[in-house]
Amino acid sequence: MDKLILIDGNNIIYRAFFAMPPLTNTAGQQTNAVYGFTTMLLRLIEEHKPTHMIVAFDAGKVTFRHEGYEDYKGGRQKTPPELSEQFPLLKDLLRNLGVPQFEIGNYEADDIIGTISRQADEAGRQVMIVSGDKDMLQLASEHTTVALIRKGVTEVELYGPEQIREKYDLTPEQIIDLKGLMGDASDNIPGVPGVGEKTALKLLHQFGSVEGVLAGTGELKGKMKEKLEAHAEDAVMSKKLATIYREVPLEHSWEDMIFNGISADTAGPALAKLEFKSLLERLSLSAYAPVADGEEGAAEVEAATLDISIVSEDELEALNEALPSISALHVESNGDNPHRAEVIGVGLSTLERHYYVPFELLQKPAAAKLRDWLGDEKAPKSGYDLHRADLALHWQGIAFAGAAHDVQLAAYLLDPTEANQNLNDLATKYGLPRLSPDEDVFGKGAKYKIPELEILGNHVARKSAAVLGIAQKQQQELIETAMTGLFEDLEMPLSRILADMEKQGIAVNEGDLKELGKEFEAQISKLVTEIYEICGTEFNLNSPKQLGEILFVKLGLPVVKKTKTGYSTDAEVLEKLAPYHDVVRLILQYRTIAKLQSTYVEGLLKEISPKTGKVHTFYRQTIAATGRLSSQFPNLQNIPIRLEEGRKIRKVFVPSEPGWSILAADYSQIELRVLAHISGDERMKEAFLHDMDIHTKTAMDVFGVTADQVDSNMRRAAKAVNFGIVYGISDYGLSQNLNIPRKEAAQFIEQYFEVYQGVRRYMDDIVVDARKHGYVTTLLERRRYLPEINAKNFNLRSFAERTAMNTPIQGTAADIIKLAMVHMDKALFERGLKSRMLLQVHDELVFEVPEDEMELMKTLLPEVMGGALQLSVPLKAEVSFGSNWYEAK
DNA sequence: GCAATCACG
DNA sequence: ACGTACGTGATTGCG
Repeated sequence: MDKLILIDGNNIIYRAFFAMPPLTNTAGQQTNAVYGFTTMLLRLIEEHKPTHMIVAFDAGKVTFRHEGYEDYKGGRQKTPPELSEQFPLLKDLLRNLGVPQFEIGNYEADDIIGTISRQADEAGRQVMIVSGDKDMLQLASEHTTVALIRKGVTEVELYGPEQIREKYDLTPEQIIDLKGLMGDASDNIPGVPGVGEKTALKLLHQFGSVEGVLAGTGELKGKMKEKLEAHAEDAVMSKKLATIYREVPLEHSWEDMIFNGISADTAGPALAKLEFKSLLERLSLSAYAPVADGEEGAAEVEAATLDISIVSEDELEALNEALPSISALHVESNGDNPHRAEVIGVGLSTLERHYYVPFELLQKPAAAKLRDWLGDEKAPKSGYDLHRADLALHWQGIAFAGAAHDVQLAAYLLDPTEANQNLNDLATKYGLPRLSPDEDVFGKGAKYKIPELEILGNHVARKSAAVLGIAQKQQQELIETAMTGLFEDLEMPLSRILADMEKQGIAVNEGDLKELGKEFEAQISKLVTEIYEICGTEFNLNSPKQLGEILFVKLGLPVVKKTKTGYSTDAEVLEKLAPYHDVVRLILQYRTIAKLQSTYVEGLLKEISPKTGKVHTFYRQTIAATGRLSSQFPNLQNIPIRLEEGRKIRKVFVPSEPGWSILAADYSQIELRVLAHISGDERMKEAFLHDMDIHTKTAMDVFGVTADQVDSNMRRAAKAVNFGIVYGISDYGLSQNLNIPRKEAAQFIEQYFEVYQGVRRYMDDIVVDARKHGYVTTLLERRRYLPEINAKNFNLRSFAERTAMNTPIQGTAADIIKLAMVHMDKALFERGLKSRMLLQVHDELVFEVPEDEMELMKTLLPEVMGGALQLSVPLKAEVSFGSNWYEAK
């Protein structure tokens, strides 16, 4: 008996591409989609032994369907180049496997399949159609079975008219009506808005077809009736779009579809060329295998056998049983701001099996055990960016605890300059099976789109699988680099504390902030009017280009500095120009107020959560190369303080409960104290042991005067030198900062080093050290690599040298405040205090404190901060408090 | 998406 | 002779 298999080529290769990790052959050509397609094909041949077979492909870009509806398939992402490149490989391989391929101008693969299946039907031949597209179900008939692929590409579900009736209680023809009503986002078929599968099925069971439904709207009521009547045309058009065309002018005959089995002498070399060793073995063609290269083959096998299940509600019980052995997870969420993220789903991995749980399922009552496990701190979990996962889940009402190993955080410690490697980067780095890039699966930017469940689930489950392997390798590396303690006892505990602080948020008085905005607005409009009047023209004050034109061309002011693109108009330049023209002062004022308005009033207002009335920043623990935190959405580490106008912004940061106060404590001169400790400079240590004003002391030592002889200018200069020292000093930098000649700056530095010889020795030694090892470390063994320390290019090398001097100082200070945060969190917990840590600003911690804890906190906080780490000089933290952040100064 | 500017430590 | 201070993030304009 003849048996024909019709394969939807485009659909299958597309799914294979996303279901498979991105295998490449030794030539660097990606082959994963071809591999996936071929495994499926071989399985079909083995199981169904077809006598005839074709693979149908879409031809060209425009199909006749576009003529009726130009948005058809408009929502679809562009095919990634890694996939398009594999089409020729597949076509070539199919030829060598002896599988006929059809491609007909202006028709899609499903039209070809529809036409052949109609002809075969009429001739009474047995047909099987293979696709991942449910639309194909409309072609099922007495002789025609539709095999829908699921779970990657190797498993299929067979549908005849009987099975369709069981599942949907519809005939194959009614599948078209179903899609006409519900639409299909991936093909941009609109359907009727608000009608999904359930509603569509109900309507069809009642009325039989789209036409029947539209004629029968009289029997319906409410919203449903309105929607159907309003979108009647859409429904009719959608049905038309969903109908597979079965009258393609085919010139092929039955004989053109004959499949005679795979012939070794063409298939062998073709498979060998693609380096599909496991497939050669399967076909007993190993003789054709290329010279062995163990790794590639191993990766291929591993990738092919990854055991992934996309969990449905009735499979939750099995998952619950596996929970104790699950050690890795990946929470897939969207967007940059985790406080606003939507959770898409969760991948879960044991060593052997991998699961994907869609978020909708996770929310159902049936998933209670899984949610308990997620929130169980005794269930240790590895993951990527667990801090983000924690927040995203939190705002959906799901608790997260038990973070044991965050691979993103570990990767940051292992190399903080290798900015935020994603899971695919890390998998590649450790020689693990690679993942599809997120961009390929989701699209990027405005094109972000969640793919269908099969693709999504495979991708996310592969991520949790990758976490397992990565965590293992990292643990070894952390031991080798002596950072296990830093990781387990500092950074991992801190990530949970940060999440707590962010969830808590800080209250902002919205009314006061808006008031402040009005004041700024009035000042701005006054300044703008004056500036335009003086300049005699209106222009965009915010455009440095237009401003430069006015200042340097129209008003003829001297050009002080240039940027890459034109005149520089920054504050430093404007200060120098101020004596020449009155308008410059006004422009400086405008800049100040406009900055406050746009960034701090408007910017902050946008970030107030409607849910909590607070702002919830997001601290990033894996950004700064020195070990510092950074803060985003909004950045609460750069709220103005230096100028009084801006400092007022701090008044709107208030306690979130009545009767509470803001308590803040900041380290006094932490970086110079750290420098005194690590350099061991006796004179500098002396200054801190006696708790002297370090800048005055420096002025005394450098200028050789007594304390009462130090004037404000001398202190200012000394302060600048101290800053310069911390930054990795250069005479040029200091000369710029103090606005003095370079020679003079060089003299200052020389005098400084004469007195602080221990500091000079440290600066020299640390650079030598960096050259020798290629990295520098902090007191807690945090590491930063400086590959450019040996560069021939003077600039690059100098930069690396300054970094070598600065990073141990800035980084140790970061270590210390992080330690203080962990200790403080513990102290609050153990004493059962209600006070809450809210913010960290590099050397400052901000709390909100109830009245009855104030006295205690005022001593506890500086004690804990001062005692965070034992140095050869005391660490000092100064507290202050008030009814808002401004008052706590 | 980058450059310029400016807020913080 | 070389040409810059160390570490961040947000806003705006512009090609």
